[in-house]
Amino acid sequence: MARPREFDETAAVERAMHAFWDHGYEATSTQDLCEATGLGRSSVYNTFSSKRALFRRSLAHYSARGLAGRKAILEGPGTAAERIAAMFDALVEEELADGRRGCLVVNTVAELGTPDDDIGALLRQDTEQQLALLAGCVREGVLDGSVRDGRDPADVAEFLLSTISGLRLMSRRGASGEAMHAVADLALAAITR
Amino acid sequence: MARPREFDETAAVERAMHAFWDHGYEATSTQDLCEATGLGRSSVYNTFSSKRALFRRSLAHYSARGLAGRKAILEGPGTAAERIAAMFDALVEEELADGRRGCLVVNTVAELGTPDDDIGALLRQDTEQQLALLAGCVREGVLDGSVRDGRDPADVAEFLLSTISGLRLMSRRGASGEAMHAVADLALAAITR
DNA sequence: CACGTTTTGAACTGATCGATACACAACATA
DNA sequence: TATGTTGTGTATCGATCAGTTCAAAACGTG
Repeated sequence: MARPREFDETAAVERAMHAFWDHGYEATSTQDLCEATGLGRSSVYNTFSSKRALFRRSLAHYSARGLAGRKAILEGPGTAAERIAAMFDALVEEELADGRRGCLVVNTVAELGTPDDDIGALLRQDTEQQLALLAGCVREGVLDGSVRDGRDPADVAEFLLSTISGLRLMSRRGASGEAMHAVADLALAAITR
Repeated sequence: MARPREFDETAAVERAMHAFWDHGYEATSTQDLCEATGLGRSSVYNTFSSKRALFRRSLAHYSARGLAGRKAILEGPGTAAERIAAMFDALVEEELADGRRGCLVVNTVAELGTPDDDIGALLRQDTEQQLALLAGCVREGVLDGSVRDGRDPADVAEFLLSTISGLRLMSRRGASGEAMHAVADLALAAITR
């Protein structure tokens, strides 16, 4: 019983996410967010309360999106090692295609650390979910024989996530696709037999 | 034949560097820099011209400092593998002792990308020097038998630098010392025989 | 001691920051 | 069609941003 929205809220979050992703949290002004989303200031504040709250929504959207994509690969067909290799390939190809933006979570951790608020909680949660996903795949790899045994799967997962972060940073600093593939290949060789 | 400075320029750069290191480029205001250095606005602008120029000085100072420390370890005694292990150990201990600030270069790449100016040039230069240092050590390791042969030393150097960046991010997001040591150990095992 | 040069402190610049106020427009319901 | 509720556009808020101005202070040199 009131005036309806003229815009799609999820689409607005998606556009805001890209603005934050490209320029970082601090360097993205509320004016930038208005232009990116196509909304007026009133609509932005009426819908999302504050810049930080919109960032929180953007981060949550990014996290869910990324986890779903990674889960689709890591729980797909093939041996665990093949799936991990496919994950690395997808990461490199995505970076080369999308303009070397890196990872919003990685960029945010580097810029803000892990603040003691809802943003920090979101960053920690994303990390834990990524680690759980990777550790599960590693355990499957030990069972199917494609991943070397003898290490704690949680440690191997940390190693893989560290490599993923390293690759995102390599991309952001402009490293070549060959160099990134070489790094991924070395990391893969380290955990397979 | 004029009034002398009341402060040490290098010490001011060092304090400014810590301010940028802790809070990032955008989130560090000129007021913050005045308070961190203990200088007035006039002195800051008279000496360093602009916030960005002071950041450039801070980054150059950090880069030189870091490269010298790493060079001391990687060109020290022991086999190449032992020196690389010592480098990882030093990194982890430094992070645990210094409050998980990560690496200023890594943080800057994540926040600003690699801009097409003197800051970007500094970031690229630091990366190239780190890679050259690591690649040299890897080549020595192949000769002394402590590092596995069969890979391009430049690729192995990229892998090591990627791991270093990954560890810096792990630290910044609050990972445990054990997890960081486990990642370093896995990376080391990947390149040694 | 007086002069020339530089540093320093404080006040201040226009611009932009994140956020708000408020009138009006647009709809669902009665 | 009248009413109540919510969305939107414009103007604006005080605060803070990076950076400047300028006069007084502090020295080395003559």
